[in-house]
Amino acid sequence: MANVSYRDQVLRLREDAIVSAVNRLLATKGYDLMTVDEVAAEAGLAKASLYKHFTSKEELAAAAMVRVLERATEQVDALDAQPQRPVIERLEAIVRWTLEVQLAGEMPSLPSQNSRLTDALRGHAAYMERLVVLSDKLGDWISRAQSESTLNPALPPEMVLFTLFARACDPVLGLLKAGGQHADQQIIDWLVATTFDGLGTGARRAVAAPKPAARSVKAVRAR
Amino acid sequence: MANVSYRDQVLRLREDAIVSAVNRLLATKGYDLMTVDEVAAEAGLAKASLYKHFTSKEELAAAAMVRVLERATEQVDALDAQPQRPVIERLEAIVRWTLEVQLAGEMPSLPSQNSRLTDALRGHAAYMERLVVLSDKLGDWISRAQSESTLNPALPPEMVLFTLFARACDPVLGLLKAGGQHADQQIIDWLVATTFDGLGTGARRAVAAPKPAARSVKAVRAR
DNA sequence: GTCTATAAGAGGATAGAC
DNA sequence: GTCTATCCTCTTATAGAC
Repeated sequence: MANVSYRDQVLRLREDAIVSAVNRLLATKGYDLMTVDEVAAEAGLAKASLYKHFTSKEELAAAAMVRVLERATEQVDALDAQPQRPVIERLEAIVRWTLEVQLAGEMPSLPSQNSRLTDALRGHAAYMERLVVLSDKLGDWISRAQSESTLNPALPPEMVLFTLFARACDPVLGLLKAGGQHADQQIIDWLVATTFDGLGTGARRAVAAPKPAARSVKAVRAR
Repeated sequence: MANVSYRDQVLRLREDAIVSAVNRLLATKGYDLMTVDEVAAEAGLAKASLYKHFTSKEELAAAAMVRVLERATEQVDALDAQPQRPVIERLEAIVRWTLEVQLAGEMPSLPSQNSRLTDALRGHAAYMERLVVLSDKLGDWISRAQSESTLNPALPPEMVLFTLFARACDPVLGLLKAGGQHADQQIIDWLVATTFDGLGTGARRAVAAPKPAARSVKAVRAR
């Protein structure tokens, strides 16, 4: 039995190295420019061996996304262990975490346009399950923040959710970092601030404010 | 002479059809998934003929970006013809315009990751010139809005500029539209509102507010 | 300048030995 | 499960006739 466990452990390590390589390549080059040859080279094994672990390039991408979704969920759970902390601060902390991951070059981002990949992911059970779990947890925070009006209650909750996901790969961070004029932490502070407060100063407030949008964020499943 | 002018006109029409095809394909599939074969098919000419007009796939992308930059600049100039209108409203109107273009499936977006393409564009004189012209005009609005505090003066102006560019291809619009739950105009209103006012309600205000950042937006040239 | 045909090469995936 | 070698399709770009 110890033998089996050992083999399993080696297997885990191998696959973890592969997923790490995919993660880094997705973060830097993106899905379309990432080649399976590169993944194999970086993970230190032959391409044919890699295909014994993951049956396609899409599977590789899905594995990397599953891992980052799990890590995000861990972060959410850790923040939920501090129930005295205001919900809006937890949302802020999650955005901050995603930006730090992105700044470290470890946020895998998928092209929202590649329909082949999108379809594959929609049919990927493990990926979809993690996505729903995380979305539900964040959706809970969002509706609580909206009911106490620390988040704008006029926005549909799924829009807030989409925006949080989108900011995790916002190109603004990369552009500011490439400018080389500002400290990393300063950049993150600004991005968090604009996510929740916008570019303006509040002088504009009282724009369109339609019905309170009571629907749950679980509508994501329908997509 | 009339003959030459006619030939020129035919040429212009041909190339305009090509650029329109590129524009639409960049908006839907993105650069990496767009193939030159598709462009040729959609524009209604043979691929080899297309290469007589544009010498590479990168040139095609640059041409589409040049056109959208010129159109954006036209919008800015049109808004500048109404000097009584507050600067912040003009910025809002430009964001609204970019979202409408995106909603119509006509906003060409380039992957911010493809370094080959990025390098080609940086070395593309016509593209860079248009980018600088538009950036300067927007930069003017931005600093004016900041000095009258309708835009947050604590943000570096180039961050505001980057954010405007980024929102023009924000995936949130596509996600909301795919949901099918909201009217197009409603979606745009929400996106404009969150761009300038954020997701929050202002209860968070008074975050980090460092030095006023007096540098001009012209620093973009340095990239 | 337009076409058909093709070169040249990248990249996803597999065969088959060990 | 790991490797080397190979298949095969797709894609950018060009040759060369008209």
